Amino acid sequence: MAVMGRPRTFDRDKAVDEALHLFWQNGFEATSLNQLKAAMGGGISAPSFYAAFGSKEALFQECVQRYLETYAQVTECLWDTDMAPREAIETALRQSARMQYERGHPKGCMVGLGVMSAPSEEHASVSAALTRSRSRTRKGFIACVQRGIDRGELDPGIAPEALAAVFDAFLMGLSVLARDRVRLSVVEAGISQVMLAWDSAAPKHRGSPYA
Amino acid sequence: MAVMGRPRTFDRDKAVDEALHLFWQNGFEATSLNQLKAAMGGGISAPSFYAAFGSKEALFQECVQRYLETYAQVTECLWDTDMAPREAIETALRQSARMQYERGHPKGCMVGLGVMSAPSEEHASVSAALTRSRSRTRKGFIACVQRGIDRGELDPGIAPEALAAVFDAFLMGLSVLARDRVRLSVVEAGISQVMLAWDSAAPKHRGSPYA
DNA sequence: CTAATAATGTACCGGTCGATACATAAATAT
DNA sequence: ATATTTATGTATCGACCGGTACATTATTAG
Repeated sequence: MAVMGRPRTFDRDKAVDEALHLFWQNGFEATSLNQLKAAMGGGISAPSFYAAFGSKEALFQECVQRYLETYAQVTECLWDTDMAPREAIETALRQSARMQYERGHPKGCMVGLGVMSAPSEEHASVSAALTRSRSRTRKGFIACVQRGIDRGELDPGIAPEALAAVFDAFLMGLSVLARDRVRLSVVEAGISQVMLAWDSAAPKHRGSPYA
Repeated sequence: MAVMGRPRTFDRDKAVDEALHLFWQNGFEATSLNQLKAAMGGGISAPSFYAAFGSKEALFQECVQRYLETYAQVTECLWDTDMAPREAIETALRQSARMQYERGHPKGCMVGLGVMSAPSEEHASVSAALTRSRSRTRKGFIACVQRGIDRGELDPGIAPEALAAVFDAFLMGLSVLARDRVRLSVVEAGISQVMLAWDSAAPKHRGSPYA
């Protein structure tokens, strides 16, 4: 049943998507109210905007939330313990790369690119959710490496955060490559190459004379 | 001999450095004239600013130029053909990582973080120099991998851009890790790990029974 | 019907943005 | 000493920033 009051003349859900695209493309500060209003259902007024979203920052948080629930799910496999850890990492990288290059939305990853959305410490609240997401993905890489060690696929002598940092930094860097129009095929071939860092961290052969 | 006219009351050279720090920290758009003016020699007026630098964008370009001539030199070893290509890449990564974590200036790499300084295609001129620098470093990585192949250190079957993309994306991602306060020691251990991707791309053993 | 609720359109708020006009002050050139 | 050159201080420009006041319109609740 519909609620009381005059009905909205634009699709709020679609409006959030359009706002998400603008924030994704330009960042929080560089996206203006006028841009946001103009992009929503062919243009809405300021009061309509504030009635629907409260404030620019509240809308941004809503967009981040939506991003995390949709596009950012590509890296959720890092937490899937049913998947072999090496496969989880490679899958996360490949799915993220494909997502970042998809047509129909800005290139790159909003979570990674958002590192510049909170310049000073004061405005840290703006991008706190993005920072938290990066931290979580970072822990996901570490957990996969730890699982690899526990399963005997990786040398127990390596530091989990070190190998995880390879995939973490590589993934964060993909956004820059995507924005710079490095071809997806190159990035995908790069993923195959970076996975060799995992393979090189395998334990020494049993009975190796120098182990 | 000094030039004619009333002398400047602030050190223009130091002012560029202070502006560089602000742009590095906040990006082009998020750095305001008031911030820049306030940071220069204890505060200067708007006319003094424009007399000295012309415009905000002109100052930004000057800051980028200075960054490229100083901090960004850490990756110049990629073009040093007297250095073994693997060593050149590892040196570039280690020097850049140390630079990005140095105290006394913002964390991360201005060239990498600047990818968000030009949201739309219209303002591309603002960050064109940064984009060109990334493109140049990218070519440097490719050139090193190509040299590795030519020297027989790498399997000639690999695509140079693919392995180069590993180091390229890794380097670009370091800025995010630095901003996220991932410890330098972790990043440095990560560099050792990512270099294993190079080692894994070595040619098959001569006379290998399965080659 | 009337009351209550909620979104809309018009017009506008104070603040900050980057940038400038204009007169004045401090140096050099002759 | 005077002219020239350049930077300074004060005061301000129009444009845009995020955000609102207020009356109006469209819907539901009773």
